[in-house]
Amino acid sequence: MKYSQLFTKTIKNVPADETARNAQLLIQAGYIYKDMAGVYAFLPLGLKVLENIKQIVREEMNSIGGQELLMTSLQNKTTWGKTDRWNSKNVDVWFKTELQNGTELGLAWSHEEQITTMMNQYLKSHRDLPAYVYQFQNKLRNELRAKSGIMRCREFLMKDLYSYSRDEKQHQEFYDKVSESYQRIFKRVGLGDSTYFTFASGGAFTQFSHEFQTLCEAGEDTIYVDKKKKLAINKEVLSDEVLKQLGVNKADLEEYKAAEVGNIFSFGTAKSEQIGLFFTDAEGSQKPVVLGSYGIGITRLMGVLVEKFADEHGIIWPDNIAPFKVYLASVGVDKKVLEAAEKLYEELQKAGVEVLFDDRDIRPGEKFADADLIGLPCRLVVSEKSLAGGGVEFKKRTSDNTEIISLDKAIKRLAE
RNA sequence: CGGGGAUUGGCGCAGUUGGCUAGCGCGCGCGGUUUGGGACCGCGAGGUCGCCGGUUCGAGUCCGGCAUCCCCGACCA
Repeated sequence: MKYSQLFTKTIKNVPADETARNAQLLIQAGYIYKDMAGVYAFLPLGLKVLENIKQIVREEMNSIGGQELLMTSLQNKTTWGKTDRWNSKNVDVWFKTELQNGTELGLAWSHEEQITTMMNQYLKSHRDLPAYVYQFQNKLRNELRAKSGIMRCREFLMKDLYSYSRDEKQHQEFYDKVSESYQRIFKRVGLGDSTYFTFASGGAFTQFSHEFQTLCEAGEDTIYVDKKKKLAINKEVLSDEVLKQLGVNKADLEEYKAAEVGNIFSFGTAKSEQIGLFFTDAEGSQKPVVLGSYGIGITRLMGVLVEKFADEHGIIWPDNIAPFKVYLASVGVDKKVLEAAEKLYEELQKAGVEVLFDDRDIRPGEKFADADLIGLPCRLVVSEKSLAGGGVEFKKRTSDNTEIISLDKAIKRLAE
């Protein structure tokens, strides 16, 4: 992509009503646009980031047997009535609307009931189980207070996976698999070292649920981390009894602020019974399906990445997440320079490297400032100076060092 | 939902005890000089001052109501 073709541009004056670091940087650099409190549009750069995150999640979900589908945002009232969760006293984040004939509808804040009701049509026999389905879907939640930029929105993108198992044993095996796949995901997006498997409150069916909490000052949760055991306990369930049960010493715990980037839940069979999701087992008797639910907040994850990886100049994307791998800038107006830059741009693309080519006729300082702000992992600069030195200047976003390397070497290095 | 703060061109802000053509910076357009860390000069476009009502000869400025945004708290499978 040539920068001159990109419709967004960076801005110097950030909207004053944004104090969250993630939103400030993302707006300033042209990744997102704020429409209302807690409602953000994702612009070309931002969408590429989301897609990169989604692709990693998708690969991991597929690798454990998940099948992707897409549910709807309009939901019928009846489905939620079965579990008494249409009632706004039980679920206070509903957006509700109605058809022109007066029929009430809900806007999807979750899809548990909807997808489980649908499964009643497909999961009839023990031969149909287990089944694992997931989606990337916008969730609409009437939060009392949106905050922290894209970390707590009224409309946000979530990956939600649902498991349907014959019995507890089959369920637990998958539950553990998801847990492992989540560890891989957070590692791949660059958060492996700061994300902890965390014990949190369970609900009606289990004592605990499990969260994946990333250490982050902008997060809303407080967790207690045992770094040796590589686990954490959410403040909401911390007690002497729980410590004893988990075999954790109070002295080994450190308190941190953290952001919940993922969670996994066991539902048991109660919801199946309410909704009427039964299967026929090998002996011919009716049994309720065992449910599990597994979420990752994709947009929140993006916000956490910005919060964690940024400096005073701008964003610093992890390699796997960046919208482009390379920021290529030409410096000066010399014809040879422009031609060399253009050629390098073409060849990098041929080699399969995603490049943002800053071909604008502006001063170098502005290009460098934008390169830092946008936060791509590598910067290449073609100038009279670099050509005289035998090639192109190479710099990593995370380092202040630059080196001049030949054009061929640059292509080779980046194509790896 | 409780408390606090805010709302003036696209963005950031100033605007005195109410006073006549509402300013500045960034950005934008045109012309020129520049070109390795957000350059400079000149000219120019762009605003019913969040909305509704009131007080007044006169309201961006005072009063009342509403809306929106931000922060703190509460809430948060």
